[in-house]
Amino acid sequence: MSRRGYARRDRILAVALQEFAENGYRGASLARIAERVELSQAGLLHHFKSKELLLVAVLDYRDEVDTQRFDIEVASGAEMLKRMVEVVEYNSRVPGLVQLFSVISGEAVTGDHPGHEWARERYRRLRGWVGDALRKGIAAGEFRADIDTEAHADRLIAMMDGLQTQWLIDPERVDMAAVFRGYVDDLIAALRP
Amino acid sequence: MSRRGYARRDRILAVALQEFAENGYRGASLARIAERVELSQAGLLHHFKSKELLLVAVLDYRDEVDTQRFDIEVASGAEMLKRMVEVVEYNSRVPGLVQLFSVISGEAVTGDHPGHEWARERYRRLRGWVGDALRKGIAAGEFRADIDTEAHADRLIAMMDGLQTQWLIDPERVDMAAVFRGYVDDLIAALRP
DNA sequence: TATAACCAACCAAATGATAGGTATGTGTCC
DNA sequence: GGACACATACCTATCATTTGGTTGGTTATA
Repeated sequence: MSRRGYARRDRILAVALQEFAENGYRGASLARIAERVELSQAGLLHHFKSKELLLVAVLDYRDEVDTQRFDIEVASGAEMLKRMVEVVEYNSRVPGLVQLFSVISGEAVTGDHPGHEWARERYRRLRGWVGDALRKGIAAGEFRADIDTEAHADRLIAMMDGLQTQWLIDPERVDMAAVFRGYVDDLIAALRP
Repeated sequence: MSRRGYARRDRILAVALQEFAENGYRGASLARIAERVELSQAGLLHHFKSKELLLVAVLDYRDEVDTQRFDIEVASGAEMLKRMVEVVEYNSRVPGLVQLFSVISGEAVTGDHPGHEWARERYRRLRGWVGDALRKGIAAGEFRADIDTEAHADRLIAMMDGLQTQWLIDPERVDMAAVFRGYVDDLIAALRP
């Protein structure tokens, strides 16, 4: 792949991200993406062989960036929780990105959706990370030993996602970051030994 | 409208519900719905003038049924919370219905989606109900008076929605009902005066 | 007699994808 | 450096299919 090719791919990914976020997988159109990249639709398909592959490429790309930003290797359980709050606060400043995951996750509950498997693996990974951090917190004596770490991991992720949906649909009425922060604060207090 | 007409409309609503749940608004096709109702596509559009109107009709219809089942007029705050747990338990037995709301809510974060306004109003209504019940609980002395009822309402709804998404995407790994029950149990304990 | 309940035929627009072409580099051997 | 080979990066044109929606009619029902 040439230097120019890489640049194009990046540009395509950026535009496709917006398009998928705004219209979902089904609602997005290759022609419109191509137009915004100043490329013919066939030219676009030269870089990504199909719409499905393009979506997966976008998701993987975003996942990678976010994973780096999230910086999974945290020292302790409480630190992870605070990191999650920071993520939500950051997200409340970039609606576009949040929308991508919300829209695709919503669509992907359908079995035959190209993002289905991706979403499943992503949730498993997230639950793993959060659960591990909580267990680390127990080991460090930060948290009580009798808590259900897996259930708490499920809840933290569900809370993030659920608040995102409400916030995207009605931004003026829902202060996603503040409400999530409240949840985490209460949780930290409740988990203290 | 004739007797036969009413029956048809009901049948259309039922089939359209499944189709929208399985494919979302954008993914659903009037032709396929019509086929399953054993009707021509033009015949279908005789009953509902457009796809958009059909979606709204389905949503309103389901909303009405669910609202009756949910039985909003509860006596107290704790009772409402327990009622919510029952709803989640019921939902975990009817994936199709849950999927409708998840898929449409996901799609509806997009501003121009025909379900956008519907989703916004629905969330406002839900938040109102749950918030009212919590305030009723305070008035009755069930709950502490210093709690943030609106934030708790947001969280309860977010938790329901978020768990639903995870459960729909990975049913074997997520016990939606149990995890939600755990949340509510902890909450009731935390809210006690 | 009027209205509701259909249907066949049709429409323009958009969809993702393919075929087959032409430039434009890019690397390799002399 | 120059010549050749080859892959990359596109393009136009075309494809079959599907989309939601309309028109104009016929049949049944109230």
